[in-house]
Amino acid sequence: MGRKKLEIKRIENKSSRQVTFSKRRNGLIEKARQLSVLCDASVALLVVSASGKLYSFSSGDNLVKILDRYGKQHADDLKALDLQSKALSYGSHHELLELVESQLVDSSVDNASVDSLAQLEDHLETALSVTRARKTELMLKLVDSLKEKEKLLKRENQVLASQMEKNQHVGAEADNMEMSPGQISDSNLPVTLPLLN
Amino acid sequence: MGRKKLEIKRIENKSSRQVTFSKRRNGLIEKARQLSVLCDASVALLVVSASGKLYSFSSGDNLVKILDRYGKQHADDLKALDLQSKALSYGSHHELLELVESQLVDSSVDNASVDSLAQLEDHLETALSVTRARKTELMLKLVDSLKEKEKLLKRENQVLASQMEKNQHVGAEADNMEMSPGQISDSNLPVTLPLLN
DNA sequence: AACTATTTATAAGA
DNA sequence: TTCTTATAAATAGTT
Repeated sequence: MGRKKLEIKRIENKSSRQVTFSKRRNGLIEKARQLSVLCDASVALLVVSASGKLYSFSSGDNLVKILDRYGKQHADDLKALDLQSKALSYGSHHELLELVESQLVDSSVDNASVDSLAQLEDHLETALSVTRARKTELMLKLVDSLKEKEKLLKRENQVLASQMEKNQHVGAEADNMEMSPGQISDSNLPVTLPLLN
Repeated sequence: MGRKKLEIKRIENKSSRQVTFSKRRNGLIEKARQLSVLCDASVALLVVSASGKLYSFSSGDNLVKILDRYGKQHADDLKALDLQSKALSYGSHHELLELVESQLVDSSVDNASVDSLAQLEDHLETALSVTRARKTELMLKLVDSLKEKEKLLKRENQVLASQMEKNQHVGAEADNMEMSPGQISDSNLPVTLPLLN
């Protein structure tokens, strides 16, 4: 949309690249603003020039909130993925770790290119994320099972206590009547109790 | 750039707002792509529609990695926060997160140098590590306390069971002898038991 | 999803 | 940089 049609590839001339950057950056930010206003959308835009200067726009001055949503969606995706491959995930996790390990060996054997190191970095980060997610998942499960145990034990206590009270009222004259704790359990406790051992 | 000049304010008609969103969003993303190619710049763009769908563009990997880290850090923080209600203090960790958040906002408001972005990256990584460590610490504490509870409850159960057995042996003829569960606890159970309620 | 009349963005020049 | 202007591109309303 200028005097000539411009091919979309890196502008080699430094000063015209700088001029174009300045113009298009402003245009892009204005477009981002318009979109957010017209369509009631949240928009976050970050532009870093080749020289390292950062320019940005965010609707409603709440970039942090947009990032929050971004992060949450990402987290949800990971959770969904994790659940979806529940049965397979141990395998794929293991495979991922093996892949990373073999890449690690490779990268220390020969001179690794920047690209292959970047790829390794990605795989390492994936492995790290998956491992962390699994750790958290297992700990949460452990916590849940412990809470469940606690609930069952409390119930068992209540049953025992009320049973004692009842016995006290009845007044068991049978001094000779033997009964093991196991038998007590059999007749008076919830069926869930065996799970506690 | 259409049949009529459009005022930049929220489009009230829902369906034309949706259509405009779709068109302009694509346009914006294409412009972002062009800027990054033409001028060798890093560009990250996040658009969240009013209905919550997320669209994004990013050149290269660096910005996205920063955003990813931010998102993951925040997710971990939320989980840790959830555990906080069951556990203890948070002090300096919270301050670190606030520092990072304010730096993040600053860096998107005005022009940030590469150096200051590198500093922000360091702080983000520190916050991430500290958050993860705290999460794990809190979960392990929670697991320990639950196991402790379990132990105490099992002991209480044993005491109750043996008490019942004893009653059975003694053969309490005193039908009129009243004793509440509370009194039973007072005389027979460990002093730690009140913690269980 | 296409079309097209217009508006808008911007490349080149100053 | 900033302004100007010819022209390319985007897009609002329509079909």
